[in-house]
Amino acid sequence: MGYDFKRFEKKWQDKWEEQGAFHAETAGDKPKYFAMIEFPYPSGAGLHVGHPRSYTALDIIARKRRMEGYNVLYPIGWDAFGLPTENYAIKNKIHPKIVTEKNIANFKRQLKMLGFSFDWTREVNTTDPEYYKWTQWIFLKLFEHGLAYKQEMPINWCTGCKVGLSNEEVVNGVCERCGSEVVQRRKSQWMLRITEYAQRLIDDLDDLDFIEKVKTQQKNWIGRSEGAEVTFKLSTGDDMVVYTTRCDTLFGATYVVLSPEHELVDKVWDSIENPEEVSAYREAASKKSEFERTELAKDKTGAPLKGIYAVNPANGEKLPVWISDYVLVTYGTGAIMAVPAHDTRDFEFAKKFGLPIREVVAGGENVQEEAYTNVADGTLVNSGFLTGMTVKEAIPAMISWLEEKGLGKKKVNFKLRDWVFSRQRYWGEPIPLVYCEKCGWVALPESELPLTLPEIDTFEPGENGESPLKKATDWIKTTCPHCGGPAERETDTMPQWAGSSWYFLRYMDPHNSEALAGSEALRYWSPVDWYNGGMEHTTLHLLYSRFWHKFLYDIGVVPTKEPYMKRTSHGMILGENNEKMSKSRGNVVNPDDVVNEFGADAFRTYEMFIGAFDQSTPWSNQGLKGCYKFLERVWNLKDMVTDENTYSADFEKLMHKLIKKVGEDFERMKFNTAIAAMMSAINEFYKKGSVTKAEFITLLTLLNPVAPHMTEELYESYGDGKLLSLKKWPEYDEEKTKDDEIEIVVQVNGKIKDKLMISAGLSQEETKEAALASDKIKQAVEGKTVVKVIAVPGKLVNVVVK
RNA sequence: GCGCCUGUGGCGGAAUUGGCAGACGCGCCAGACUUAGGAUCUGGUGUCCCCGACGUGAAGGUUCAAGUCCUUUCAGGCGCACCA
Repeated sequence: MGYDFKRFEKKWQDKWEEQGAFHAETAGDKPKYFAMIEFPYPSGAGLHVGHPRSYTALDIIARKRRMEGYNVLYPIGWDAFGLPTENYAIKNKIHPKIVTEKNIANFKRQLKMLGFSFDWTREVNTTDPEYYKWTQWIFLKLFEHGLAYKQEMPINWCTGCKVGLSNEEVVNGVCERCGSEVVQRRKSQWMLRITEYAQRLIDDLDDLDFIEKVKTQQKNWIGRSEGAEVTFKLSTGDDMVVYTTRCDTLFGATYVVLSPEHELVDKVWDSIENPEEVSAYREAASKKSEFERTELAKDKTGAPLKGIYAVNPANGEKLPVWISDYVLVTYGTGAIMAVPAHDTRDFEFAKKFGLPIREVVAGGENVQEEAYTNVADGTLVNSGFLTGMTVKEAIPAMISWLEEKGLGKKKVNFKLRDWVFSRQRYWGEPIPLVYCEKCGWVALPESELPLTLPEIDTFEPGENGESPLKKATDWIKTTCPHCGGPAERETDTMPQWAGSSWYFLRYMDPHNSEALAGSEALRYWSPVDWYNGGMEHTTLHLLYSRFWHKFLYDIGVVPTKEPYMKRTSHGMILGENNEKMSKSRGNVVNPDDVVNEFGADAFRTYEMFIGAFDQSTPWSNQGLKGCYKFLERVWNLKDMVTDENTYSADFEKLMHKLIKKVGEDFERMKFNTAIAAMMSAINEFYKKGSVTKAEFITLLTLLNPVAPHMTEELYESYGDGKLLSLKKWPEYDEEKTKDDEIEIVVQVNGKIKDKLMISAGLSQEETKEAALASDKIKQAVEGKTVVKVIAVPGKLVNVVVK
């Protein structure tokens, strides 16, 4: 019978399900292994071919671990709150719950048809009240510990989604999701103090097996910098504190700058001689959108505060005071000392407004022409007691001088801002707090969780961006859990990142009604051993969930300080034209069509063979066919199988090498070369025209994690009625992977002149002798002087002649 | 602007520590089988002035030996982007 995948793919999916083959028990003698992929957002578009790239990769790891005797947890769930569903619901006047259910059903069908070894009994859904009860519970714990606070502050307002965004969601001044312009608005928002964890989020990366790229991106995002705060006395008598990482250049400060929003400007207002000008500048700066601020970054603007000067604490010099929006109110102290000779931004500003430029670090060209910013070498000049020191010596010297005089201190700053946690949207977790005139913000008691979403008719946000929940007036009115008086519920909901910040914990014990997960399950399964997901989540989901997990660790809920031990990332699958797949480009490949035509196994095999796992690569229907053909060749091998239950003399070494290669390559996520090795092996089998039963079964076992259905089907006729998926992973004998005779290359002056078969054990000397005895080499060397002979045993000999 | 990554046949891509460049697959060419082939099997396939030489974006360098290490440079991608 031919390779008719439609006959058996569903059959095996059903068998695995019936036998509970992939159910993970929180018990037993086996070591545990928790493999996890980022759970999908069930969009209306259905599964993208990019999803299975990640899922197949970890399915291979999960299946291999099972065969190696681990108790494996490989779960799946739905990150189902969020804007696309809500927007679809608004447009089509359907409840987002219905839309979500429909989308999940479709995703589930598609994932099941691909034969992943997920434990479907542990499926979670972030929009299920039994799930978000615990999302709310965690929020209440954060609130209780002072890590959630409400603040009126300028937020990133997406004009398209009509919703506040976190800094992480604003990309190039526009909304990450819809691409609409983002403007600044003042709004009262719930905030989470992720900044409190900034240092730990950096430090604890050291012990984790994350790919370097992820570590650096997280570190850069958190943006730690070491510097000093220095106090400048203003002529008004006020203190102006600036933050600098280059306090060594203090003698080169020629002016100081406040951000336009800085409160000190208001404080000294009466002393300003040009209030109209200053006022106009502040007005203009506040109107700039995030987009304008980034796009127009190069052109410096500003206004002087006439009538006011600042005193340089190092030399008593009187310096002009300016305001400019190149100084950010949100970073450091919102005020800087400007050293145009050694900072490019200050240089540009000084040039534009004709402010003096004074060199204090020698080593550059002309600082009147270009700022010299090199920290590595350079000696201080014109700098009082620092003169003659290197930059590296001068920084600590200046800090101790400032600290001694009480004029400044060492200071560490982070770029990371607190997390804007409020969304003025319907399809999210309600924030379980009420506002009481008497008691302020009060937490709901745990017994009232989950606080479910009220049923309302329309889900649009109000024109001014108020939450759709504002319409649920009956729901809003409640009593204060504290004093019993009248109170109102919070109408903002949580961002999509809330539910995904802890879902790995719920997988450990998904049906627990007493806790987010039982402590026994948490102890047993924590942490996630291997987590694969996209690079786009490095500064959002990955950072947020590490923060929540650390908090839960601090309050004794979880047993480990980090959630994920190992993090890898897959590259994107592009369209055949090498562009990102999108409906508008018309280059989308639908997994349903692929499976229908070539089957799940061919789809999985191709996605693993397509290229280096961590690199993006274009889809190719021809390549897919090639993998289908490979599976067909494996299938047709069944007619060449002999009864022998041992490896044949011809293939014994090949089999041991193959087991080693495939196993090692899977671990390194080099799936493409593992599959290539199996292709080579079957090419050999075909050449010989026969294969023993033992050889065939080993091949099927190695291939099973990649193409589980067809290998089960083929194994059925040789097996003992048990599933191949639960068999033992084959072992190899290191000795038997070594060849007795090996080919070495003989070069003369680096050019290959001959290839020799010699026995593997030869020493360096013996290898040399064998090489020099070759006729071809004798010929090539004739009439020349042998200067040197280099021999690498087992590899090559290079004869150097003159 | 800063940081990181990638450049290898017609194409996707191989090449632990510097040690046979182009594994494996696609495509292409030829042969076998066939009424037929967009099926299957077998063989071939980097380039050229083809018993030899040249070849890993470009130019230098280190080395007996460089896709791999160093310097400069070009192209593409990703991240951050006035963070003092």
